Amino acid sequence: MSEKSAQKKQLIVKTARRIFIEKGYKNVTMKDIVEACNISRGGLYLYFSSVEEIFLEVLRVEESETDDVFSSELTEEATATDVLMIFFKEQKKEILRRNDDFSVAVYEYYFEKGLTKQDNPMRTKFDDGVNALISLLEAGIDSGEFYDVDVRAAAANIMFVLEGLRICARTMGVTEGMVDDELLTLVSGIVAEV
Amino acid sequence: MSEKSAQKKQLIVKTARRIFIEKGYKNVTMKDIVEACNISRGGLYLYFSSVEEIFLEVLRVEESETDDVFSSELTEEATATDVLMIFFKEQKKEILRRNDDFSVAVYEYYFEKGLTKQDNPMRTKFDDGVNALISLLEAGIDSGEFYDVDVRAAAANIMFVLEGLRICARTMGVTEGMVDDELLTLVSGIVAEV
Amino acid sequence: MSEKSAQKKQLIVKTARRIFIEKGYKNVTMKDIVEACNISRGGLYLYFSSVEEIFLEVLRVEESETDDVFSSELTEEATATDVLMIFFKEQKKEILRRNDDFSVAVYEYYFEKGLTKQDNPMRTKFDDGVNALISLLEAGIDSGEFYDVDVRAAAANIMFVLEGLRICARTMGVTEGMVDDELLTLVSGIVAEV
Amino acid sequence: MSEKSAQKKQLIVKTARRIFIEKGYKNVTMKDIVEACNISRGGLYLYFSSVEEIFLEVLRVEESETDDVFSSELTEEATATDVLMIFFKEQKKEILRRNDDFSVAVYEYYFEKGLTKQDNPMRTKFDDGVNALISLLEAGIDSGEFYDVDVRAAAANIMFVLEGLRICARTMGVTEGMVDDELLTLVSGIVAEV
DNA sequence: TATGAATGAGTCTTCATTCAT
DNA sequence: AATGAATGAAGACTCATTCAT
Repeated sequence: MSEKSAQKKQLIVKTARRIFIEKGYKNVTMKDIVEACNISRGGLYLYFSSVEEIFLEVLRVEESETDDVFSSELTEEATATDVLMIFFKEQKKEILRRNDDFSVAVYEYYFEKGLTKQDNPMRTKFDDGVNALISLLEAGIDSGEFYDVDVRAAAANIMFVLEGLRICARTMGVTEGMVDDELLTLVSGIVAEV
Repeated sequence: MSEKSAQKKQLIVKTARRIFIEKGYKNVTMKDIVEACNISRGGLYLYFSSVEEIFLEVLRVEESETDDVFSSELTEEATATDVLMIFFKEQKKEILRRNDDFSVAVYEYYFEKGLTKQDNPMRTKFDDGVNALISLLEAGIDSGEFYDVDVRAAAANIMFVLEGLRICARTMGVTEGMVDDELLTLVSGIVAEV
Repeated sequence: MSEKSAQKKQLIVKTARRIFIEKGYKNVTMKDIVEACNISRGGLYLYFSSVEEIFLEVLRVEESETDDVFSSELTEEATATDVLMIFFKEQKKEILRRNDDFSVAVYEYYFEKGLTKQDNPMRTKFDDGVNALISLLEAGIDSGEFYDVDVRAAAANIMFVLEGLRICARTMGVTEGMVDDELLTLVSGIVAEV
Repeated sequence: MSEKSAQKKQLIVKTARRIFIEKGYKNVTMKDIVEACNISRGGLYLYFSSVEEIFLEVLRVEESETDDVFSSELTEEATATDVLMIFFKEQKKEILRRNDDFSVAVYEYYFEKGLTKQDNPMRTKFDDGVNALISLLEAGIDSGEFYDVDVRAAAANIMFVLEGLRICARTMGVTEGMVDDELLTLVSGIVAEV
C-alpha cells in the first residue's frame, strides 16, 4: 500500500516535472497535472494539496538527484583544468538546453514567493557552486595550472556569469557562439595556458 | 479627441506600469488595470485589447524613455574611469532596487512568450550595453586608464555579470556586499590603478 | 442604471427569500440562487459575494417590512382585549404556517453563527415584542380588562411560550388544537372575563 | 466478532455524538466522523451508510440513556415542590449549557427532515414531559402544596416555556437572570407558598 | 472485517470579453 | 467614446461513495 502510494506519488512528481518544464510555474494548474497523470481530480489531492506543494517536491527531488557539482568529474587522474573544462561543458549544455529545462519554472516560482525563505535552495545551490569552484581553483593554483587569482572573487565571478548566461538564454536568447566566447573569456582568465 | 484619447492611453500605460512593478506580468489581470485606472471595463478595451498589449506598450515607453546607457554621464570632462564608476553605481542601485522594479515583469513576459520575437527589446538593450561598454573601454585604454584588454570580451563579461547579479537579486537575494565585491572584481580587471 | 441595478438586486433578494423558505439556510447554495434568478454565475457575484450576504439582506428587508408588532391593530376604538386577541391570532397563523415560513432559515443561521453578534436581530425582535406586550398589558390593566398581573413577567412568559410553540411547530409538529389550547391558557391568565 | 463489532459501533456513536455537539447536524460529514474515530473510510460504511443513520443511532442511544424525567428525583420523602424545583434546576442547567449541547443538532435534523416521521422522538419526549408534569402537579395539588390549576394546561405551558427558553438560548442568547425570572414566574403560578 | 486509494460530481469564485445603452 | 452589467468558461477544492486488496 504505502509502497504503491509512494510509487504513485513519484509518478505524479515525475509527470508534474515535465509539465513545469513545458509551461513554467505560474501557468501550471492542478487540472494540468491531473490530466497529465490520468488520475482524478480528487485523487491528486490525496497526495498534494496545491501546485506549490507539488512544485516544491519536484524541486526537492531535483536537488537530491543532482550530483554535487564536481562529484562525477573528480577522479584522481583528472587535472584541475580537465575538471574545469568539463564543468563548463556541462554548464554550456544546460544553458543552451531548450527542452528539459526546469529553470524557468524555478525562476517564476521565486519571483512569486519573494526571497523571504531563508532556506532558499537557489541560494544554497549557488553557494555550493562557489565553494566547489574555490576548491577547484585552489587545486589548480597549487598544481600551477591556474593563475594565482583571488579564488573567492574568481569563483563568484564565474557563477554570476553563468547565471547571466542562463537568464539571457531564457529571455533574449543566446547563441552557442556567445556562450563559447564567454566561457572562453572565463577560462582565459584562469588557466595559465589554454 | 485624439489628444484626449492619447492622454487617456498614457494614463493607462502609466498606471499599468505601476501594477506590473507590483505584481509582475503573469499576475496582472485586465481587472487589476481597470480598477487601478478608475476606468470602465469596456473603456479599457477601447484602447487595449489584452494585458499583453498593454505590457508591450509599457515596455515601449520604458525603452524610449530610458536614456542611452552613458548619455547622461558622458560629459567632456569626465574620465573613462569616472564614467565606468558611475555606470556601475547606477547598475548597483538598479540591481538592489526592491521597489519600482520592472524587471521581474519583463522576465516573466519573456519566459511566457519564448524567444520567437526577433526584435526582442531585451536583446537590443543588452547589445546596446555591450557596444557602449566597448566604446568606453576603448576610450579608457586609449587614455591609459584601463588595461589593454579584449574590449569585446570584457564588455560581454561585464554585461553577463550584471545580468547574473540582477536575476540572483530577484530570486535568491543578494546583499549589497555581494554586489560591491562583484563590481570591484570587474573594476579591478579593467582599471589600471584603483 | 443604478435603478435597474437596484431592481435586479431586489429581484435577487426576493427570489432568494423564496429559496430560503424552501430549503432553510444551510442547504442553499449560490448555484440555487443563480438558477432561481435566471442569471449567470458571475452575475450574482456582481451583487452579492456569498450566501450569507444575501441572507442578511433578506433578513434586513424582512425586518424593515415587518410592521411593528401592534402597529396595525392599535386603533383608537380597539380595546386591549381586542388587540391581544388579534395579536394571538396572527401569532397562531404564523406558528402554524407551513409555507412562506422564513423562520427555519433564521434559526439555522443563528445556530451557525453563534450568538456573538451583539446586534442580533432575533433578540431585538424578542425585546420589542416584550415591550409592546408590556404596554398592552398595562393598558388592559388600567382599563380593568386584564388581571393586575406582573406585566413584565407576563409579557416575557407570553413571548417564551410563543417561541416554544414556534420551534415545536417546526420540529415535532403541533396541531391547531394544541396552539389554541396554549393560547387560551395564556389569555385566561390575563383577561378578566373571556 | 459480534461483540467486537458492537463495541466498534458504540465507539463510533460515542465519537459522532461529540462531533454533532461541536458542529450541529448539517455541518457533519462522513469524513469528520471517519477522522474523529480513527477508522478507515470504508470501515465506517460497514456500520453505517450515512451521516443520518449515525445521527439517528446517537439519538436513539441518547434517549435510552436519558432517565425518565423525574425518575431520579421521585423518592418517597421528596415533596412535590422539591421535585418541581429540582426539575427546574436541571432544565435551567440544560438550557444554559454551552458545551455538551446536543440540542442544536437535533433541531437541525428535524428542520431538515420535516415532520413526516410519525414516531418523532422529540414529540415523544415532549409528551412524556407533559405527562410527568401532570402527575406531579396532581400530586402537589392533592398534598395542598400547589394551587388547584388545570394540570394539563399548566403542564403544557411549562413545557412550551422551557422549549422557548431553550431555542432562545441557542439563537438570540439568554442570560441566567432571564431563565431564573422565567422559572420563578412558572413556580409562582403553581406553588402555593414559595 | 477492514483498509484507504480512487473517483467524479458538486460548489465556489474569478476573469476576459462582449454588448446594450 | 464610455459605461458597467452580464455571461460563461476555467480552475480550485471537498466529499460521499465504491472497490480492489
